[in-house]
Amino acid sequence: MPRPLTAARTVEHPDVSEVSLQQVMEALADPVRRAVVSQLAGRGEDMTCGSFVTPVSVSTLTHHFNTLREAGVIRQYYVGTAKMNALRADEIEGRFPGLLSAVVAAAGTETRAGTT
Amino acid sequence: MPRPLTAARTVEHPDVSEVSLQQVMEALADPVRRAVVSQLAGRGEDMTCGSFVTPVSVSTLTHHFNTLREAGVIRQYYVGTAKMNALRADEIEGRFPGLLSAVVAAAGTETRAGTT
DNA sequence: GGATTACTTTGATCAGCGTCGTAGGATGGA
DNA sequence: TCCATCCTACGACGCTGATCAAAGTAATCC
Repeated sequence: MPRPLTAARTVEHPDVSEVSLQQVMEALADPVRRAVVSQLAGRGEDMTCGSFVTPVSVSTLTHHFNTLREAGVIRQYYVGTAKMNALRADEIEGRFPGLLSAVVAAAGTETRAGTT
Repeated sequence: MPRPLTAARTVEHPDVSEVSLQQVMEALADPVRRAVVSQLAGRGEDMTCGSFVTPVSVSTLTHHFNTLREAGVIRQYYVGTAKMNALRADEIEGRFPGLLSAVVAAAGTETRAGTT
């Protein structure tokens, strides 16, 4: 029965109104997490956990995704065996105007690597 | 000879072009340092090290000032026995547009305490 | 059902950072 | 000269957080 086509496991997310500036700043202060955010912003579409380019192990990356999710920066959902990641750009923008975009922009000017 | 009216001890400062986003983010990720920056921004004028309101000891505060200075966020100079602190707002703004102002604004919306 | 893919959890390690108290150096005033 | 004020330097300490490997769970595919 192909009823539950997808979506079995669910993921908890905070409301942006519940996240503190401290959480967001801490989340964005880590270079790996900033790389994740940058790639998400640069790509412009949701990405699976496995499709990010980072210098750390998979288990470490899971930890970073958790941190970003708990800080309200990303939204995660399952699609089959894969876990997708979406930037909560608009929501964070509403909570802390200009913050996320400034960080993404700043990261872009420093990296200047191909967002191929 | 009232020549050296002030200025005996000097302080080293990085050029903003030398500071990394990582440094700035780390500097602004600490709540005490953010409080320092907020008070500096809110006051609108340079402040002595001793005039900040924080929950930490003086020696700890010195450490935070060093971190902020090395990140290019503040500029320090001596005036007599006092050490003044100035926000390098414009310079940081040029290096990472919108970042510092967004953080200061965000901190303001959260604190909402009197910057009396 | 069994193998495969995809991510998580656990447990451990290890470095770094924030914190403090105390002692020290520098300036300014009496 | 002596003292008071300001800030810094020096250990020391505890804790958090980033990291990994290995084992575990969950969905998919053949």
